[in-house]
Amino acid sequence: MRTVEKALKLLELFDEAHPSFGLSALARRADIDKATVLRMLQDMAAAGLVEQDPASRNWRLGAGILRLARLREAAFPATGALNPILARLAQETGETAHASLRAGADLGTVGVVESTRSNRVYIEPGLILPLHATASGLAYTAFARPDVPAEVLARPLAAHTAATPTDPATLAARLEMVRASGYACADQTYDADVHGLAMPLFGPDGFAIGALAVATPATRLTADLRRLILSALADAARKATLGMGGRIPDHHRIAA
Amino acid sequence: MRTVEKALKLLELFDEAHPSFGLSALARRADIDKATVLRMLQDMAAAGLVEQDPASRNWRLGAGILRLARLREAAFPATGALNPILARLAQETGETAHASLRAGADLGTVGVVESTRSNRVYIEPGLILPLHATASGLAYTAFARPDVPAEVLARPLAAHTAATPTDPATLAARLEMVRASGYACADQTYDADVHGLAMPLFGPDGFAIGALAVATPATRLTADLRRLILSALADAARKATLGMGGRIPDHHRIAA
DNA sequence: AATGGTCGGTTCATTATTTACACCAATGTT
DNA sequence: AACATTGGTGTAAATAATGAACCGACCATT
Repeated sequence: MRTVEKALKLLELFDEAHPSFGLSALARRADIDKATVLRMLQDMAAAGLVEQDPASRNWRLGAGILRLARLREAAFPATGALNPILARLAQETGETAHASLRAGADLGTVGVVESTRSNRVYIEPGLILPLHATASGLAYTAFARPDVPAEVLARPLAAHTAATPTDPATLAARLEMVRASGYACADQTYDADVHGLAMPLFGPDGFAIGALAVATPATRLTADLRRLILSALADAARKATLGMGGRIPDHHRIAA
Repeated sequence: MRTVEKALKLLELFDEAHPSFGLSALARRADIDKATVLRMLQDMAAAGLVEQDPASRNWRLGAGILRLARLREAAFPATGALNPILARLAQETGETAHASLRAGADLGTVGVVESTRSNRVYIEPGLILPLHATASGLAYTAFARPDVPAEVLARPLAAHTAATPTDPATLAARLEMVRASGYACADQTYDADVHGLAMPLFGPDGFAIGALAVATPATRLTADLRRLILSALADAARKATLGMGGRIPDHHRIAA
């Protein structure tokens, strides 16, 4: 595998539960020799992507990322416009709302506003959403450039729960349903007990660049709540697309 | 040079004036063969650090950065606490306030609140501040772990203006002054016409991890304004350090 | 204290990856 | 229509990545 790719894959090992690693632990987890991992970390540290806590000698994500994020936002504002929309969406539906954008092979979560109810879906910051196993992933894939669904259907489709579509034909059929209805739903295909409803976010060229979604505890989703969510989601997705400078394709219709 | 390091150096070529590049342009600017640059970009795109605009085929910073930034903030909150402090600092002084954290070899700007006056200092998002040529850099370096000033003094010191200290002995003397006074000032050492006043931000171990600064047009800085800024800065820097979970060393005193 | 385990980090010969040159088709420009 | 530049590809040559062994430091047990 390409060295740069391998090095950057190390970044994916960091999540909320594992915000920092010792050298050996990281090497073990990545299944790469620790001498190699050390050199990669040092190179990434030189760019500010990671940094080493001087006391514990542990490695964590670096401040250079914040700098890059500011630059990206300045050039291509997204999260700034997204947050108030998410807040309103969460408030209107009473459920957890989140937004994600295509980043690398999958969708990366760029914004979350949680439901205020005590039984609510928690989405950890920066969670990676697989394209085939989440409502957001389906909504994005269905309306992305045509090469995206083609590539996704050719992937090995990992089963995250018993309901995850792992057969390309099944997945293709679901994508077709999403295209017909204008929204995606995923009933416990990624997390057990979580039901997701999602709609695509469009870029300037009229193809999807991400998705807006509402996640509910699976047992709570009544037909009424579903209607409420879909209506709020349609409005929010439209605003979000326009707020980011995207264009909704002329033929795009939502048939709830 | 290490491949990973070289690839990540490409990221530093992006700034507000150049938010996206064509392949050839980027290769030219980085002075690397374009075949090599292409592979690097593809690897970084797989991690979401960059992405290619499908229409123009230009490359820009990717959405994966936003995801990583969220993770970093969740694990190590910094900018969240910084922004209100910067806003107040800018309001109290009437000048542009900015915060930066060590990222790679230098300081990366992680927050800016501009002055509201018509003649004001503009700091572009994500600007990189050289350690030897800015008030923030001096404030950070003077109070960082001892190996930092040692390394900085051994660097080649680029002259950004006529006033930039390029001689290690001069720089060492200035650092000593900063240590004695508790703050750093830099009169047009980076940008002509800009005067910076800065104080260190401390990490949990009592060593500096970044800096808080106020930048004024050089002609406007009267003795009175200087006093006002230093007093507001001292308060803001203390709050910012504590807000980020840092510890101010017991012996730290500000002698304005 | 002595033991054994793990840690972060270094070294160096072997190997596999990266590199740069030439080349291609497509798209503007003059 | 000729020309230059673009993004991208394939190749042999050269360079940089690799991983096993090793080091001293640290930490529990024994």
